[in-house]
Amino acid sequence: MKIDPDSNADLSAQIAGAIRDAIISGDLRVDERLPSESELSDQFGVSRPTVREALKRLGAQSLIRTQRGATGGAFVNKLTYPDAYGQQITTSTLLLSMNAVSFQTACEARYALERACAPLSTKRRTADHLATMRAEAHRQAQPGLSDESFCASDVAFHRALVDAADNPVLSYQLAGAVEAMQPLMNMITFTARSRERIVALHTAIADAIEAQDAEATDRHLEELAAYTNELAQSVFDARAKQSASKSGVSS
Amino acid sequence: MKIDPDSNADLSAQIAGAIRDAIISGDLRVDERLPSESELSDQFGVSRPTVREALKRLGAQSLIRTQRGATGGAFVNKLTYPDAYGQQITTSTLLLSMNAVSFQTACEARYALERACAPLSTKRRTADHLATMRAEAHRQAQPGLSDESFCASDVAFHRALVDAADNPVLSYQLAGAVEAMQPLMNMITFTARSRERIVALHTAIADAIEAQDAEATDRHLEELAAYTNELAQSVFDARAKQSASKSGVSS
DNA sequence: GACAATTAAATGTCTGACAAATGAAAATCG
DNA sequence: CGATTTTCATTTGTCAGACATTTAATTGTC
Repeated sequence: MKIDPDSNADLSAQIAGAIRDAIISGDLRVDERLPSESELSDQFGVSRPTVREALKRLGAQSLIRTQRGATGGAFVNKLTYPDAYGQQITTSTLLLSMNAVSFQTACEARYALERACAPLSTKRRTADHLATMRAEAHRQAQPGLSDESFCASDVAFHRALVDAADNPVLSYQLAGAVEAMQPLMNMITFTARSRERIVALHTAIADAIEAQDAEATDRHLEELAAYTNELAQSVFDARAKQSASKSGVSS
Repeated sequence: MKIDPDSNADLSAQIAGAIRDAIISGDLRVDERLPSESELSDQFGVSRPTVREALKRLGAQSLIRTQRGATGGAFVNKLTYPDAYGQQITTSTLLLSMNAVSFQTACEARYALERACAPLSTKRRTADHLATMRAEAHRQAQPGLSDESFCASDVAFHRALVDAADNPVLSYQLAGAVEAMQPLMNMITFTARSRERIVALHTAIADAIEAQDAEATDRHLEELAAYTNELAQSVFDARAKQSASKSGVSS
């Protein structure tokens, strides 16, 4: 681990990079304790605050965890699925909100990914996953349900569908699609959508998965994607109309 | 933005969380300048080193960038696709290496995702993407190619396939699958694989995509997945045999 | 008006210190 | 001797103040 004081990068960034590389390469193993902050500052030839800044960077990426006390210190953290989900969702949310992604592009990506899951889900779905999907579809049919709750239930339905594939790596990869894109899409379409239509499609999907009919599952997911795009289009059309009439009045 | 000094969490973590929330919620917009470190330390009632640790956490997630000098400071960073790719790849690599994911699980996830892309790629592929795939397949057929270069070319081939879908969100989502899983899988299978067989499959895939034959593309990708699994199985069998014969000698 | 020197503001880094947590060792008591 | 309590050393968390470095705006000069 060598540090170049003349480099353009911050010392703390260089130190964080060196430790990160050691973790990724396996030189530092899970649950292994790093040297104390004082020792690290000696090793790298920098002050303790600088080392601390480097450690905070790594902590923010869930690469290490710290513990106070006599036997405390910084330990290489095992990156758990929930940790990875969280990062995935945060990154996806920010990426979409900061990059002016068209609705169509996001929707296409989201359903392409979910349809990749579906064949596995139809094959492996358990009673548990089916029960969750049924329960959420049922909840969505309740008349008094708030828009927020409907959206949350929508997410839960799709998460159950994805988890039914019984592949944690796939569930992780789809976390961004389901938990970041779906809410964003809901925010756009919720004014125009017909809950009955969505519940009917969700029920049809659950039926197809229960019957282990991959072809029908795919068809209904495609319908749901098409309906979502249709909704977005009508919302955008309505907005365009409104702004046109506004400018007409003002002129 | 309020901070609770009695909370269990570090002050720097609380401050980082408060600023992160402000960014995600849109209270702080892209390229907006945060108050200076001194002002932040006054606002939150903590010292400057503590504020700095919080800012380093955010910097590690590419949420802010800092600039020195008179008009410098911390700015809300626009999360670019390359940034997001990088995080995705790092997280995926660590998740796989730390969680004892079976080869089968990883391979299944990876090909499910790529096959989700393929129909879009067959529809939208440009001459550019086709040329890249052809060039990489050609490179892979060179006799003197090192294993590292073959692996890198393999990744480049699949990245071109994914990018041909012309959906940046999908490309981002698949970055982990292509750039993290593919190299890991290569590390396991490279001793046993037949380069000819892989080049033939890559060529068949490129042909199918050029012909815009989605069905054939999917079939060849499935073959590639099956062959990869087969290779891994043979490697694992050989390892098991070797360790069995070893223990037989020693007994 | 163009160019050079100065200045102010901000981050980057260091030193030294104290507080708080925590496990281990030592001391004490039954 | 065994169990409990106390002490203590170690480590992270936080603070204060200072100086170095970078950078752009300002000022001064020709």
